Amino acid sequence: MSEPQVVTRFAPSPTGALHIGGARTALFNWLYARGRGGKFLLRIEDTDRSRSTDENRDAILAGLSWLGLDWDGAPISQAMGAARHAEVARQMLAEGSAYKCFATTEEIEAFREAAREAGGSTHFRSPWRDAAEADHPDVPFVIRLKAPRVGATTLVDEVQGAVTIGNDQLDDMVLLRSDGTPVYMLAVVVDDHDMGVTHVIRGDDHLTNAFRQAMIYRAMGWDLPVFAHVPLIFGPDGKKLSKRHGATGAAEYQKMGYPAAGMRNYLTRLGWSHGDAEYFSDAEARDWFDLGGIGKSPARFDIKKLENLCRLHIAASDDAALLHELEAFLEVTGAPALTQGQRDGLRDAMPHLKDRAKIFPELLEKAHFIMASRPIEPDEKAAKSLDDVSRGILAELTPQLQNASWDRDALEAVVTVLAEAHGLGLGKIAGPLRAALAGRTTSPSVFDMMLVLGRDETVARLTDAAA
RNA sequence: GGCCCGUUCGUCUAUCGGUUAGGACGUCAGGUUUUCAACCUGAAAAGAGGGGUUCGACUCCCCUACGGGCUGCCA
Repeated sequence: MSEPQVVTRFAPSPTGALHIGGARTALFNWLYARGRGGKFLLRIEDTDRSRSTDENRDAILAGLSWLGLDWDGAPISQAMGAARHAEVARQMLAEGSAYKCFATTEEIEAFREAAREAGGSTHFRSPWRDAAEADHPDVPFVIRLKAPRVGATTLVDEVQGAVTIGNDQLDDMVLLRSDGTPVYMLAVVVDDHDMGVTHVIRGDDHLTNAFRQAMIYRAMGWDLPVFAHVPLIFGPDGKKLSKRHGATGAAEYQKMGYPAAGMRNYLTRLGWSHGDAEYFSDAEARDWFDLGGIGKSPARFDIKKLENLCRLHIAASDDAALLHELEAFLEVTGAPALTQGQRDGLRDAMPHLKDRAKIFPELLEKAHFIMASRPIEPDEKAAKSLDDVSRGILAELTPQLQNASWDRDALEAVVTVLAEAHGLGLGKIAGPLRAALAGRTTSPSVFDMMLVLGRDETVARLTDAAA
């Protein structure tokens, strides 16, 4: 008998873009399921019609796709399940675990007001909890859960451990509104159950909600899923991550040019650990990820560490895959598409470009010698190394390169010999060479550029610069 | 207010009663170098505070402080 299949889910509400915290929650669920041959489902919690938009929904899906988090099946719309949610509420009503409450919002407000002043619990105690059906008035009503009022409830959370609260902390929450629509707390439970979700991994802002939800599971006789409430991500100042910390949306990082693999690695490691492992592959992450490795305290978002991981991942990426991701980056930023010549050049130069960039714009900066075409316009800094003396040396070097064998050793020999003849270090000649070839002070090694550019283009650029 | 959760270098973290409290990012100092980098070597840097329990606590318990969450006919 094998273990039952693991089913996790990510359930964002489409009231905004995919937040970095949400992205990590999705990642944890994805990692957990994928590492165990399970399923990772997506459910859009769009029951708040006034704040939910299709644009947000699409943006969230796009963000997940960017991060490489693929989900099984079609995304489920929570709003579409309203009838089923109501059905469950009615079943609870029939079975006596819920009741009709005819209290008006004014009455409830007044109750809370009084409770606050008295310093007691503000949980509404409905007078209708045990009312006989014969006494029910013919007015709109909500369906409330009949919560236990004595005793205590303990929930075992995979991250937080065993958590116990007194049942007097639980109130007779509304299940179905007076207009017949289900409330979030009901919808989540019904959907998770119907979708066969075995592990609920989500933000710890839902920890106390889990107790409310557990009441519904129990009333329906359903098995509780495994809960894992993950601490939220904070900004560098230790406050909840928000707009004033800068970018908070996953898509914003994509637009800034962070590679998805680096982001995945960073987000996985943020709040979760596997011994001293810091830098790891997706396969390792899937193998290692477990609920026990999740930390109990909120982690702060550290852009420097993200960048470091991104640099390592770019350097380790397969050239073709990297070029592919670079093109996708160009597309989301609205940059013009690559010409065939540029694509070929980038492909050839990729080994020399990728080991020095944290984000794509940096890689592109180093790739300027490919992106630009003759005549190469040196920028201000590069122009400084193209003085008359330098031009003279370049003019002298050009015919020698023209006749050199076109491999790294030969090229290096030619330049070194010339440098020595002028009593200069290689560095003194590399400056002007770089300026002539790339028009920038930042680029790959001059020899690597020559090899990628080829003899004709190299000679042409040097001739341009020497003129 | 009530209830719940959390607190190890600046940051992410290891440690699951006995360690000179380890690693990584960042920082600083040297080295190397055809630019920017990268790379190499080294350094500074931590158990919130107070009580217990124990031969021995970062680790277990209690209190305090601080941070966070929940307390809706929002999700």
